[in-house]
Amino acid sequence: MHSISEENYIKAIYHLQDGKALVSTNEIAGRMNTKASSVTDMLKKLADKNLAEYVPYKGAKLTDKGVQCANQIIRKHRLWEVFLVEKLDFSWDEVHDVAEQLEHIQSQKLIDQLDKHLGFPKKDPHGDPIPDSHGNYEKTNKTILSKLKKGDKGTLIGLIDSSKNFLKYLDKQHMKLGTNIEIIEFEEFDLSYSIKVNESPLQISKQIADNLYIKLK
Amino acid sequence: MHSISEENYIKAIYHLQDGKALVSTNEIAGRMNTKASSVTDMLKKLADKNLAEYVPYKGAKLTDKGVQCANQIIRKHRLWEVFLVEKLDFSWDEVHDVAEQLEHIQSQKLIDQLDKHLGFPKKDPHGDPIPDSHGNYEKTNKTILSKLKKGDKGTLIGLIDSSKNFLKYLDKQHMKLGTNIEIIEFEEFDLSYSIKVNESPLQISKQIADNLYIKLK
DNA sequence: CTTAATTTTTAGTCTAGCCTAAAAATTAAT
DNA sequence: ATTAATTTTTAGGCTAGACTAAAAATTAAG
Ligand SMILES: [Mn+2]
Ligand SMILES: [Mn+2]
Ligand SMILES: [Mn+2]
Ligand SMILES: [Mn+2]
Repeated sequence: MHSISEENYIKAIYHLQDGKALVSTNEIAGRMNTKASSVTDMLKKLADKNLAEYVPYKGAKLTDKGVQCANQIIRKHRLWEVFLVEKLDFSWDEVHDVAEQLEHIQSQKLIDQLDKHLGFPKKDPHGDPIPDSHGNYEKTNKTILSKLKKGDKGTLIGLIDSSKNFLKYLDKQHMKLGTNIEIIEFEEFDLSYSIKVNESPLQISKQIADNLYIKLK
Repeated sequence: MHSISEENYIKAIYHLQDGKALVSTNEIAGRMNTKASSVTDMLKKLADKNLAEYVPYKGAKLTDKGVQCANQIIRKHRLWEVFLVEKLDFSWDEVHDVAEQLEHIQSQKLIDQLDKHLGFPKKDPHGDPIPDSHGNYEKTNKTILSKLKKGDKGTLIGLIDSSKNFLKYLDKQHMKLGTNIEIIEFEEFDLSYSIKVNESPLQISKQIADNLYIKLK
């Protein structure tokens, strides 16, 4: 159907276009580690295939067909991540690169059966929602930790940054999805937080607080 | 490491070079549905990478490194086939095309863990042996059915042709791996056989008999 | 409003992998 | 041993997807 390269561009545009009307050429190039000229070429191709709307010098956005396609790729990526963690004992910081390959395998039956085999999971190992075969997914109420106030309590339910280093940091601090979090103190000076992670105290910087999604109790 | 295309050529040469000193350009082209000129190009590339030995106008064979590589691809192919059948309820005639894609996924941990998850299977769904991570595999004693004589008894243990149509034929005749087979009669005229498949009688043509491996009791 | 900085596109190259058509080498047949 | 048929290689082209460098458009600054 679509080449691996096309799929990767679709995915990139999908993730960058968050509310935004158009995603710029440079943004795409930045995320994909390619040059702007390569992006221009591909945007024309995606527009030809009716996967993206491309406005020269302004940027691009996915068409409905493009969004649909993105959702299926993301569905596959996240289902494979669940598989790797649940069935093959990968840790959550090891799955992404392999899922980047597996998400391009073409077989409807494969992904349907994988979904069933995993018990139709709704979230991937990083707390991100898994679209169903129609592209629909559950939106959970969640707040970025750095928006919380002293005394707020909740559970860790998702991450903004899912990089290997951040995931390893969370492991080290015994934070995982579902962990109870309580805001003890906020430090105006450096915007850091004193929190409780399952009853034990921890200091976290603004950068950490900006990347944790909390579901309030 | 190696491109998908290179891997496919390596696999083709491996399967064609069975005892033969050299595999010809045309044989490879035939198996891969490409043209001879494309094969020549690739043979030079494989020779440069020390994966094949290439003798112009004569043909090619894999080097030890090439054989090692082929074994790993075949290992992955067959493990994925087992996964699809055992865990995702694919039938044995549905797995090959998906495995052709999955065999190119690059991750040592993935394949090690998959192997473990499947309980270190020794055979794939078509009775073919699964190489271990060193490229070693069990060679089973087996005889082509068309070599058997009246009265011989055994079990179906493998197939030469594993095409979808042949597999569906076997399903229809209730033959699967492990099925008991007995030679009742051999017809000189058309080289056909009367056999018993788990006690029930069946007529099979020479073409069928030439593609079934039997392990004698 | 004009100039400067930035972004984006165009033009031209490159490589991998494929192809066709022609040339060369090998093998088979007189 | 020639000649004919077959196989294989070479030569040249094509496409996808990347790149660099230059040109053009947009945006920001003065
Ligand atoms: Mn991921
Ligand atoms: Mn994820
Ligand atoms: Mn197969
Ligand atoms: Mn098989």
